[in-house]
Amino acid sequence: MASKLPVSLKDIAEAAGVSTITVSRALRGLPLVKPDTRKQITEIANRLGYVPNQVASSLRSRKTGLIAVIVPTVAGSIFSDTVNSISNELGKAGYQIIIGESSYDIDQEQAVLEALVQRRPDGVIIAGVNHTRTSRELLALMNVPVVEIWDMTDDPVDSVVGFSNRGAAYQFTLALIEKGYRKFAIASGPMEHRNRAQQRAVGHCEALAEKGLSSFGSIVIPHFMGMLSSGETLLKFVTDTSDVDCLFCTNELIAIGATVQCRRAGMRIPDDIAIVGFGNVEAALIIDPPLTTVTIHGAEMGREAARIVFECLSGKRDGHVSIDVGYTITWRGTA
Amino acid sequence: MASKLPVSLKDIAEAAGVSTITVSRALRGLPLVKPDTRKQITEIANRLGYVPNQVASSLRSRKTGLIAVIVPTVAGSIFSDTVNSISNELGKAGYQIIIGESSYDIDQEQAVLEALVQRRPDGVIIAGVNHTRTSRELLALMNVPVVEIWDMTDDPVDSVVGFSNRGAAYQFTLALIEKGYRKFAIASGPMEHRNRAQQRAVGHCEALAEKGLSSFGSIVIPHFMGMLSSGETLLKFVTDTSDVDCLFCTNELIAIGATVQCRRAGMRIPDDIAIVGFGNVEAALIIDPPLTTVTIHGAEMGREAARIVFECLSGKRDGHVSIDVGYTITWRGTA
DNA sequence: TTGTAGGCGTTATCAA
DNA sequence: TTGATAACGCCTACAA
Repeated sequence: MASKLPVSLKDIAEAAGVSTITVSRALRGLPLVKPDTRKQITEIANRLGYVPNQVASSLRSRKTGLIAVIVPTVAGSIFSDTVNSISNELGKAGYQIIIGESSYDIDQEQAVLEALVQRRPDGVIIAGVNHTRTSRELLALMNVPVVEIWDMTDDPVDSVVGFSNRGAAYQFTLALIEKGYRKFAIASGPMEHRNRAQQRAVGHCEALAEKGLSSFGSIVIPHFMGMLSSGETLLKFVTDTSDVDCLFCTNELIAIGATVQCRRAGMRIPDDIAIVGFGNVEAALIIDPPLTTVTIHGAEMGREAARIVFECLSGKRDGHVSIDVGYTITWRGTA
Repeated sequence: MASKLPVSLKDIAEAAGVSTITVSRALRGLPLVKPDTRKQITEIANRLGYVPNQVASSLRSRKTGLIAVIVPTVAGSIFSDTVNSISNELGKAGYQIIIGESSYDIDQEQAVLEALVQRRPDGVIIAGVNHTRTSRELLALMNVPVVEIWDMTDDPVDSVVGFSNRGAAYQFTLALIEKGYRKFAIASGPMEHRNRAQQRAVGHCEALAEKGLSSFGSIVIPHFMGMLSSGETLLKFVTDTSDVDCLFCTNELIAIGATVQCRRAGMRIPDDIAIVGFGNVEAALIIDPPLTTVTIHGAEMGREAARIVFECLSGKRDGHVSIDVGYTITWRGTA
């Protein structure tokens, strides 16, 4: 608070000739204040330009009105639906979110979490179910509602709202095989211990194996590479890998990039090569042909997670909720 | 703080046999603590799982480490570069941002500001230069660095980092006329008193007038309409408006939508109609043809604004800075 | 319906 | 180099 707003409850109390607690009650709309008193107090508060100090309030009441939200990245459109719906949903209830970025790394996630915890959020919503031991301990120690999102697990910290990344990739791959594709290559973001990219790759491979197929190739695209440059890389990859008939991308951005670059290189999609994504972002609709993909219900996950946090905080619920929001295979033009 | 983390400075002080203030100093890395003492304290703090309470610290020190950022919307890609670069830049210095959405409305902006001020941010970065009287008063009252971004003004609240929306539209229009276009129609977001859409429209019309041209039509697209649906509306608009050779869009999303839908309807771009945008977002690069537009330096504005806030807070500077980051006309395929 | 007393956990200030 | 004291602004608990 470099911001020294000069008017406090005490000033209003003095001006109104009542005690600070009466002012506090009046301004918070508690029912035990005489209407006249309240009216007078409200007037004085407005006249003096009073702005409540939520920092002091938070310290005393042990309620910050802050919900920590941790996602891999806020750049790009992947998690923005989720974050927006959390923000909108919790905003209605008077909560504010503070965002941390894990940069797809559980140690970074831990560092971000440690920083956010210092602000004593009333709840935590965190993408992913794989965390460091310290992170899990910290989450438990905080004693606030925690909701993990964007994946499922049998061993949640508290509540979880997600979908099976592995299952989605598995079913999607089966559906693609059903459609006639046989020669798959996979393009993925970096895979680490049980992260979502890995789970998707696993599901994809399981489906291939089940149908007696094997992969024609695989390539990893680093995080934070732009759509177009990953597309160039993938164009080269599919050109160099003979005979692929379907490029299975475990994330939407690289699928879009690949589609754009392959088309610009003169390939016919899906005839020369099919390309599929995973996630469904708005940009998938503006390319030609529009992208066949798995729609992930990011906004819904955010909304449900926010609802759970809110209901736990208002005592309507006890945590330990698991919700599988599923996924939807969305056929468009690229496969 | 539903989050009752059980260990406080006092607990550590007792375990270490020193006073709380010594613990405080040790943990903050202040230079007046004996290395031995510090080492012992650090050890105990780790062992007990101490997490500093920034709420208490903020109350006492009058520093929250929070910077309020207010933008029209965080959905969509328009302001995300700006917000990200603010966040990254301030993050380096240990600040955290809290975001508010004005929804393109100065009364809503005021409401959001009033809510954010209660958290006593150490600084404010706010998109736009047109605010309610109350908002301006509040910003002044807070006595923290304030940076307005995304536009220029002669009468900033404190500092301003932006560019001339009017000037950009004016120059861009002149350049388009130079290129041979004569029959312009304009598509814009809602225009209100001196907002950016209006300034852009004004600049566009000034250029037309200067060259003795007049507009062939205009249409307003409401906020928050998706790219594709605004594109449909615009396709109908240009089909119904005879003879237009260039659709001047004052925002990028509607330009992209229009390009996609016109092309899907079989129009040749730019031969049948040229379409230009304003802003330059990543999606402008993946459509065909890629969009000719004005590149706005959103990340740079964010970076500079963050730098100013930081420098003011560290006493290196006094506020009252004006920076014009300019804009760049980016020729691609649609005009 | 209103008030008194005290404390939330930390840090500024002054003293030793 | 360390400590005692008080205060930041508000709200909980209890009392009247």
